[in-house]
Amino acid sequence: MSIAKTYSPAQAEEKWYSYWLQHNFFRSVPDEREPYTIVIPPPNVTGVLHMGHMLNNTIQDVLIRRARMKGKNACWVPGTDHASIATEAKVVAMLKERGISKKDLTRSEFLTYALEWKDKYGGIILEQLKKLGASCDWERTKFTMDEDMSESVIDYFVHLHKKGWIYRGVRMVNWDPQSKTAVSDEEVNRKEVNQKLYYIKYEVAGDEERVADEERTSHNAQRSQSYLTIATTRPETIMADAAICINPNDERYTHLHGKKVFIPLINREIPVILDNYVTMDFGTGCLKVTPAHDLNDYELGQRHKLPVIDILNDDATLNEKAQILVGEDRFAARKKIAVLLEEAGALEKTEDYTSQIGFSERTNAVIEPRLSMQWFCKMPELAKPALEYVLNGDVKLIPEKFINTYRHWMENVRDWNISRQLWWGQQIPAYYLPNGEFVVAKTKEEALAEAHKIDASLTIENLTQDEDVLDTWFSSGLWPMSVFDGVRNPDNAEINYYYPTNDLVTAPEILFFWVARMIMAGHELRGQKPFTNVYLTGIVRDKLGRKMSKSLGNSPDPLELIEKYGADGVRVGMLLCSPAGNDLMFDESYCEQGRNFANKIWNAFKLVKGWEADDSIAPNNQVAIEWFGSRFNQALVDIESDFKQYRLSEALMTTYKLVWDDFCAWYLEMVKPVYQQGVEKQKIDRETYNATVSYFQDILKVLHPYMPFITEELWHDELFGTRTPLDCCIVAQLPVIGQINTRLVADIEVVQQVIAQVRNTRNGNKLSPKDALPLAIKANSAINYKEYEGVIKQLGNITELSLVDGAVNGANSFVAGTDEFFISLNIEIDAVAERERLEKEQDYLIGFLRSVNAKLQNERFMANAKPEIIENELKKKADAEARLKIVEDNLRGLAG
RNA sequence: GGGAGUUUAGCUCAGCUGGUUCAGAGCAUCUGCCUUACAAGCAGAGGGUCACUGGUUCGAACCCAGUAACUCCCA
Repeated sequence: MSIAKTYSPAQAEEKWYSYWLQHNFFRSVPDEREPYTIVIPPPNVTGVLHMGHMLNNTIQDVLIRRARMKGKNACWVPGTDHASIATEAKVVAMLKERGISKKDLTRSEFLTYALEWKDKYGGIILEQLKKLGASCDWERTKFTMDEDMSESVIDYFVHLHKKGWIYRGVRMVNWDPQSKTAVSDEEVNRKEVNQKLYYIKYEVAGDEERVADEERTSHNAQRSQSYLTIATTRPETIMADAAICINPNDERYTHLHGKKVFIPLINREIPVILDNYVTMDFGTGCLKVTPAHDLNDYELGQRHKLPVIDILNDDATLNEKAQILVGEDRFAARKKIAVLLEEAGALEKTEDYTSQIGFSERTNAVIEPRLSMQWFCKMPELAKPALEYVLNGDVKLIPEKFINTYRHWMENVRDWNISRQLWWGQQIPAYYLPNGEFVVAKTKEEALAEAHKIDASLTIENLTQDEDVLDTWFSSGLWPMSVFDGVRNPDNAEINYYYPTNDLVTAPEILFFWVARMIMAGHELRGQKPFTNVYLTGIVRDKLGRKMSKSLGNSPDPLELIEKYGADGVRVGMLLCSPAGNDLMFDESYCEQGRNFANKIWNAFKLVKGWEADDSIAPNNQVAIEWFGSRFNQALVDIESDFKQYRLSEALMTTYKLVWDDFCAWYLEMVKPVYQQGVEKQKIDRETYNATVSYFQDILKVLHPYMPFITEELWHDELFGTRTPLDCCIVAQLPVIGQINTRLVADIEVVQQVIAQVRNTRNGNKLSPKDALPLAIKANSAINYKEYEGVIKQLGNITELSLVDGAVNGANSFVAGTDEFFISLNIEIDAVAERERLEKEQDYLIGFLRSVNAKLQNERFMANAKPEIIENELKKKADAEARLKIVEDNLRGLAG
């Protein structure tokens, strides 16, 4: 039976993924084995698979598959997150397309539409993950708004409220006027924006006569005592001004102390107040104070007991309190008021100005600082222990550099605004009494019982639940617990078995949003960390270093990549360029490398498959077999240590080189039988055949976490005998580390150099690889070259291998280790080139010896260096001297 | 403005506690090969002032100080 020349992944992927599912290999239930648990960072229901997910989930799958193959009870819990703002926005948009306005719907009607939307689109990303090979326990798939999950969220809210850590208050919040909800500080992106600074004149009350005088005598309006000038980027908010503030030390304005001024256009009178907050050298030194529309002004207003005049609606249009431009959008109003001010002679000038503006992470709308009644969660009490877990190493951040960032955030954390003015999410379990008081309880019935303590006459109809929902992070903070029902039933078998989970793989951007909050919730509800290791991946960028984004169009479609290079190829490609915690410059060529690797494995398999064991052939590959066994075990040691340090791409590279270089390029070439004409299968001795097949199987195991599909495909080939349905690579146990013959490995390293030099000699003399040559060896080292005669002959295409005591005249020579090698070619050797080569080496060795001797003759080196270092230097000296002697002998031979 | 990080071959990255013949790997490049597993390949080769300047040290890619460029976080 002939097999294809190249590996075609599509079919194998389809076949084995459903096979694994069918045989429940991803399923985990608690048993007596040690658990290994990962909870997926739940992607948004609005999302589609992007490169960040590919990276993140490839890593998780590698970890989970490896754990499974180490005999752990591996459990990877998948799921999605309801993403209140983003999803609500999508649903509103969908309704709009159907001609339905959210305003015309009741809450429950809206939620019906939203659920419909979620059912249709919410699972897309999980389906896409299957194409990647993700071995999640799909039976456990969770959604943050599942009934039990929501109940957990409500429980947590009630719990925190009872402790007094949740409160309600008017605060300046980040208002997203597009989604009409407050967002947390962390969901605001600040960007430098070019703006204009408007200089606006306010008339000082009681100075009318002077104005006339001044205008006659002076054109310097700035100096006028009748006006003061403020600079602002937001002229449309002057109608909300409550005061003008100046620095009490500002000598320019002492005459304004205790005065009042008129707001232009609306002529409302406001006081001039004094506060050190005002910077004298910024703008004009006069600051308009608008408590309703600026955080700093709000605080200033509080200090000076100023009224709060909110002139904006929730969609950022002006309301009737503005008196003018009512109904206009804030930005339209800004343009119009500039004209009005100009016409009224109140606009002195405008200047270009750049400043930081906040944009909503969800909708990209310009954030409007706005006062509103919100729910807050106190942070210091929660943050303190959560910081401890990381600082004392109970929770490890990988790489460690993120500890600093984490600490900084946790030490400076502000109370968390947890309410969102939306419908999609868990509705806050606060119930208002007719008198405006409220109670917090898990259900309306329990709320009524509470309410009765206040007023025994109340009925359930008298209670109104708070309209707001909770921030999505409030629910995802419970994720590692709630997926095992650990919030509602803190002592159930699953949570006790799987929690704390082992590894979390996520992006540094959500270290605070999510990781910190899970640690807080875990500590608060269970007194336990949610996970031990947090592996932080980088951002996937294109090769120009730009973040991949839809708008740039620089992100490849992951599914197309899989189609093009195979899931295994893409997985390898992702990992090849992904150092932990650093951004990765993704380029398709990495996937190509992955695909090529898969093909290499495929072809190596094809070679072995073409063999047939024959008992009549005497075994003669013991050296090769033992050598590869040692190399294999060395690789296992390295891989183990790489995984301990979460250096996945290094572990992959070790595997890659083990397979490609050691196994394919060296081992298979060593044992490969000479081609036998006219037979269907190449005959090979049984010992070699068995060893090779067994090595191949071990290689498949080691490769499996990275390349699950091709390994499973080959695993089931008849080459490995018949397999029971459950005998699959996915659940095979990784090979245990065995003996390493270090002498053999070191010897072969020299042998490999010898072979390379032989090939090189052939190359340099324009000989074909087919030209067999004789090789003479003058061994100065302890290496017994006769032991490696077979290998050298086979790979070097050597006719005759002889050991000699002295230099061979007229032969090409080279040095490997400290041994000398001679190849007698039947052509004249190029004495000039040979001399040049030798002299070059001589120069190098002399220089090298000089530096070694300098060290050895340096008293301070001898006094300070550790003994083993000195010993090493002595060895370097001896080796170099030996080689130098050889080179010089050869040079003399050349001359003679 | 405050803090953190990065800078090593054309590209992406390793390089542990300062000391191996230490300057490495993969990819890319160049040369020669369609050699009965593989041209998605084989065999060879070239390529770096370890960002810069100074310091500590017997010895620095590694430690210290400063400079520059880039990135991220916070205000």
